[in-house]
Amino acid sequence: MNLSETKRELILDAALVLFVDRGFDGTTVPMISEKAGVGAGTIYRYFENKEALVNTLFQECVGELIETINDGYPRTSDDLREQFGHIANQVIRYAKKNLNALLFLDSHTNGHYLDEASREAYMRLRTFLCEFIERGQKNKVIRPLPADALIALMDGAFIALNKCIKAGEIEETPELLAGVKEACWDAIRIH
Amino acid sequence: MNLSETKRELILDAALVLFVDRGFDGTTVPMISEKAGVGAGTIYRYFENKEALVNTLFQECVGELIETINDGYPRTSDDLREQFGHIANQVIRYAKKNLNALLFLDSHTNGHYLDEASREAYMRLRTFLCEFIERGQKNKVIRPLPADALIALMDGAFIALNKCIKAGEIEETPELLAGVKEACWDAIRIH
Amino acid sequence: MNLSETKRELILDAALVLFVDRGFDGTTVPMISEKAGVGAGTIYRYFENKEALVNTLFQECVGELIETINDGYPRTSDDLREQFGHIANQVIRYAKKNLNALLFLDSHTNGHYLDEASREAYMRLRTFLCEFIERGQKNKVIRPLPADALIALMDGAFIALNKCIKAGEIEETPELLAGVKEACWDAIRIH
Amino acid sequence: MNLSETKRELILDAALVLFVDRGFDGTTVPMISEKAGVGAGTIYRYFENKEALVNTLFQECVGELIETINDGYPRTSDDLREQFGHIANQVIRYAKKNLNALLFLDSHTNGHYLDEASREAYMRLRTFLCEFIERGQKNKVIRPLPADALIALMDGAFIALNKCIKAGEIEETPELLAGVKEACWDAIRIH
DNA sequence: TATGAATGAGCTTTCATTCAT
DNA sequence: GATGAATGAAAGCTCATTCAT
Repeated sequence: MNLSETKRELILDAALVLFVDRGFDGTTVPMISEKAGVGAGTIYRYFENKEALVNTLFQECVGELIETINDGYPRTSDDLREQFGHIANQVIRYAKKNLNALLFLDSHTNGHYLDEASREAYMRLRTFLCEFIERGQKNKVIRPLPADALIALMDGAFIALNKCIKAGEIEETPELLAGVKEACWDAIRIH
Repeated sequence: MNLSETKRELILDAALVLFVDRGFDGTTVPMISEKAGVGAGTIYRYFENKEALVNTLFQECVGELIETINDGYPRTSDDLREQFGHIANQVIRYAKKNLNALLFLDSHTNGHYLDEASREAYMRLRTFLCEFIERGQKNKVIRPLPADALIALMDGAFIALNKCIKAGEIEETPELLAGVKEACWDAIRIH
Repeated sequence: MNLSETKRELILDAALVLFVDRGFDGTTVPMISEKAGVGAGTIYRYFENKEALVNTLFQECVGELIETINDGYPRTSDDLREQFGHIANQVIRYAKKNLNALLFLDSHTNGHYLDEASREAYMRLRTFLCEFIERGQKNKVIRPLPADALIALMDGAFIALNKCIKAGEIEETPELLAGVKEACWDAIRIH
Repeated sequence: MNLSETKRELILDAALVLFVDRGFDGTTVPMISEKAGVGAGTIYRYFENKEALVNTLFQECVGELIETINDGYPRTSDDLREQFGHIANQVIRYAKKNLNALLFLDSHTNGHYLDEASREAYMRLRTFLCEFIERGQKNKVIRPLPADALIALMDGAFIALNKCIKAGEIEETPELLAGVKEACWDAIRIH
């Protein structure tokens, strides 16, 4: 890893935290440069402008999340419960590694500054999850509700859980994670 | 109907839509004044500044939601299922009347521009829901998970559902609403 | 005196006080209307705009001061000491009646908002005083210094004296006034 | 010479001239930036806001005037005439170097925008002059009039004299300066 | 006649972006 | 490559002025 790769990372990391805390429009370039410990002008050596920065960040976060979920995904299995478990485990793993990335994705999916590539990247993630939902619905395992609603339901639970963990309000234990996973599964499956 | 009351409403309505679409920092005062069909200066006759506007909006939305939920709430009942049903029905009713208000609340609860009064108003809503959750947990009816996570789970489902309805992707039917309600209940209750 | 004459006076009186305290540019029309106890729009029934108001005020103040000084002025006398005494007495009388008017004149003579008529009115006052000075210089009674400097010298003394009296720092007594008059006279005369 | 020091000076110099000509409230930031030959935003790199600019300017001008007067002041002398002569000479020297600074101080001492530090700085100057006056009054050399009035008297003379010189109406000669000094002295001393 | 709600031009200020160093 | 001083477009906001009542 060379030095400027490091600088690029510093900028992305600083931006991520600030975007989560204050949103894209509430974050100024000087804020990012200060938190990153680089000059304001340096940001423009790595990103064309502020919008390019947020889009790069978004696409990298989505890409990494998709990769994480895909990693070891039991594609051939027809046990939806098992597939669900894998997805949940990997999302938890992703959050553990970079919680802010998950929060960033959650809160920036509708940003007016997202470009086509970002929207497409996000679509790939969404499509993946929708396909899972629809397969389950075809198999009469998952409720016949809008996929968006079911995804949001799971999403909301994981995000909130992780916020609690981040805020130190609750302790992360295997039982807790298992409980949330079960709650989500109970929410979307047919009883 | 008082005319200036109307103008105040025009501003609040325009701001609500824009805040939902673009966030507080991404919305400019000229945008609001144009959408409201009033002069930019007029906004400052009704609100001290942009922050006061967003806080007024937030507090009014929270207040109305709390009022809606409280309206006819079966307080004395010890049937948690019935109480849950009431809350869900009233949130759905609120969303039907003013979906943007619900989306606005959902996306602005952590804004760096919210003042003490707004945070307190939101706390009242949250406390109400937490008490419901905790009562259920004491009675071994609701899962022993962090209340925040369970609330977010329900929240996420309703918000996403309503977004789908708004976008015209799905049709709002009694069956659909019943399904989401059941999904939420299944997510939080002990099986 | 009819009612609207009264309103016009209320506006001029309020403006006078505010212009003295905060200057022309530091005084807003709403400030004037509030202090005058009239609606903001009413001001525009009596004065074309804010500049017309300050110019009217200026011209009326200058006019009244000139009138006061001229009243009983020993024009034919060749006793400069007596003429000086008369001028000083009348300025004191004017200040006693309307101190703010004197302070207003003193602090607004170079305003960028003064129109031709105001400048001319002020010129008449200045010319009058200059002629007095020059007559005294011709008679070798008054020092051969620039008239402006001598006038400013007297001016400064009277203004400051009156500010002290206004602020309640000192008491206005015949001895005090006599003292200031004498000091001024000693400043400008040849010893 | 430090370049940014230069830019700061450019801004202060431009502001000084405009404040003298049009007052604080009559001077806009774009006016200052244009006269200074810098961008409007640049002003805010050196001064927190317009008020901070005028206060910095005020305090620097007062400080320099106090320093000038103190420079070589015959503190131990009990010859009041000599001390007066020194003060007068130094004020003349100060005015010669930067007439606008003197005019600025004269016209901005009561500004509603002055902060505590500015008022204190001005108080130091005023206290110094008052002490001189009071010493003279104790020694029965200076008239028993309010110090403010006597100071204003001298002030007015010097300011007006310098305005005349600036306007080119009169020529600055040793005789002229000596005359004004003598006039002032005659005004405040007991005969 | 008197009003004050409404306006928009223009103010103060911020901040994404550039560029000389 | 890296910087941060400098910029000016555009933000938030004020206020002289108008006009329907």
